[in-house]
Amino acid sequence: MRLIKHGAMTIQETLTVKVKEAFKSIFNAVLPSVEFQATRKEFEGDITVVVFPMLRVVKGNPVQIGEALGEYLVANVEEVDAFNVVKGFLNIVVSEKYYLNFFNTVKAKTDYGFVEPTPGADAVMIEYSSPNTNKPLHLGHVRNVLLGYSVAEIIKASGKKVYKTQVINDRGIHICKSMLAWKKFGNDETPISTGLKGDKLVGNYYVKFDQEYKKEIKELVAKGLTEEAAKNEAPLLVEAKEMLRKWEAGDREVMQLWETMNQWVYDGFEVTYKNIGVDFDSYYYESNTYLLGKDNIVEGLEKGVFYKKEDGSVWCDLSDEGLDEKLVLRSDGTAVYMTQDIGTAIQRIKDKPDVGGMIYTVGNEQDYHFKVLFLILKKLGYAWAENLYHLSYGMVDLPSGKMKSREGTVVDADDLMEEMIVTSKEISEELGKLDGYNEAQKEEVYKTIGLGALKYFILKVDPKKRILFDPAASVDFQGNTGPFIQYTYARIQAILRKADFDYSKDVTVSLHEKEKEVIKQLMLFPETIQLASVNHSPALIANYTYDLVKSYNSFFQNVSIFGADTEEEKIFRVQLSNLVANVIKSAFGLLGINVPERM
RNA sequence: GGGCUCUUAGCUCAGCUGGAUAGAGCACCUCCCUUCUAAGGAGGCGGUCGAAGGUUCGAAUCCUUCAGGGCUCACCA
Repeated sequence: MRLIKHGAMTIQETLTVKVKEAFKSIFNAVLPSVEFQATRKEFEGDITVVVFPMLRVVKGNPVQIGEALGEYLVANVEEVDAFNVVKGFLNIVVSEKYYLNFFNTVKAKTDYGFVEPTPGADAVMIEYSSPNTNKPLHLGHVRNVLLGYSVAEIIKASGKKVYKTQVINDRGIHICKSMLAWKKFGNDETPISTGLKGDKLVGNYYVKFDQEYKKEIKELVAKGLTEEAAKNEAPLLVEAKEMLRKWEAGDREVMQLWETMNQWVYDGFEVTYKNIGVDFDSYYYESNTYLLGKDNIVEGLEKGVFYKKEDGSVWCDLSDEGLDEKLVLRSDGTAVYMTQDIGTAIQRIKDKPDVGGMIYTVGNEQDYHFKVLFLILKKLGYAWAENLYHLSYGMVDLPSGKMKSREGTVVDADDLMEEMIVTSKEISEELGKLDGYNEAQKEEVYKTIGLGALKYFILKVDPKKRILFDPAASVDFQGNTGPFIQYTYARIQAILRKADFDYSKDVTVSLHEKEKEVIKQLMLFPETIQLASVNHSPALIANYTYDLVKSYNSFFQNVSIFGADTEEEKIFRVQLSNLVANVIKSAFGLLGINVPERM
């Protein structure tokens, strides 16, 4: 159960000390720990002490023990007003003053819940996106990028310095395929001549290559070759391989084409990233890093971490860890994927010496790879290797099954965002609440809502679970969704616009049940950030925000803010609304979601 | 076959260190817009938490076995 917690000394911590003290004085026994949970709604009280575990220390009737502890707490703890015992649960009623004190200390903070970075503390490097430069970004990248960006923001909010980076897969046979297809069939098309986004243009030629390649295979098979042989001998593939060799040899013409086409792709990606709202502090290009790691292999050999087989290949034996042996260098001395990742990790620490840990946002199909990579880095003896985390996430599946780029069953990131924006526009226009806005302002709101829906939809789900994404049914705008939460924010803004009086002063009011619920929920925000940070889970933030909004709406719908009984109450309700809005804004900021002033 | 992982209401998902009668939204049914934005609120319907054992005062949660889905076990990246 989540607990009420804020500031230096929380009610929970206070109670822990006092319950132990009570235990000592009543039973003359030492209680090692106290278990808490939030009191269930159907019982009176705010926080509950579970008596059962105490039976291990002192034998007796849990109800009687609870009663005795309760009486002690009411008599000796200022914040405890009353108590009741149900079975083995000691429900404690916390004083209103405690809630009001809390509220008054945080109500004006716009950075409530955020922790200032500690100077000199280790930074975290987080890698996400990491696309290939032969095709546009798709739905899978969207999940990756949203997760990576959000986790970076969450860690930042929890008090650590963060570097956002990505590895760009800019070399290899797949790139050569696009290049070759463009060269052969492209008629010198450019993004400017076609009006296409650069990544789209290049992606089209990747598809084109595959089509032509398949044609060639068919012809060869018709001539009597086996399927296998045809795949290997098709002229296009042979030529693509030749192109890769030329690239590796630094052939000027090939390099020039490569640079040109990659630049088109980068320009296209930038547009997409900007629309999604994510950014990076640094970029690693595989064309620069693919030769890294070989030195580290030599070093590992000397340390005895690796061993060489007769054919010259180098391996790491992980059988002690319950895994197989893993190749780290080919017999011809060339690097494999693992070699490169070892080298890149080490390089990053050289580039940013204050980094004490790294997070890799990569799909769960690479779980094994990262397990092995982290183990090897530990074996090599790097201190930071203890703080590596694979932010592994499940696939995004479509109702039709898996996305396959070559079969054209991918959901394009740009198209998807556009669709979401169009949908939000339709709904918005129907509701007609943006009448005072000009076209540009309206478009901005549609974008905020459409992207909010998409981002929230993806981020509210536990990263490690697969997501079934139905583009036809699209994403909801009602219930546990981004727009629902944005809507609450927008409504509060309407209240704040109307509240043209000074509502900054502290007031003393008697809390209504619903208001207390909202305050309790607000108290959980700092803890939720910390929890989300250690669990690398934006879903915790998303679901927290939803709970907050639910409890606020329940309050909001049942009371009139400006029609409150007293002036003090009116002020308090505006203050409460204001803080809720601030927390929504902060929380959504951690998810990379904007909030609209109106919608 | 080995390893990892997932399975909670018709659908999409919460459920944090084991705790009280397992929670939301969508869908379906009832109500609530002359009051600060109804993209909202109040309520109803709906679950033997994949199955079976075990540990425990107490299990959706921990352990074992099994079933079903996914991923992975390349001198590919």
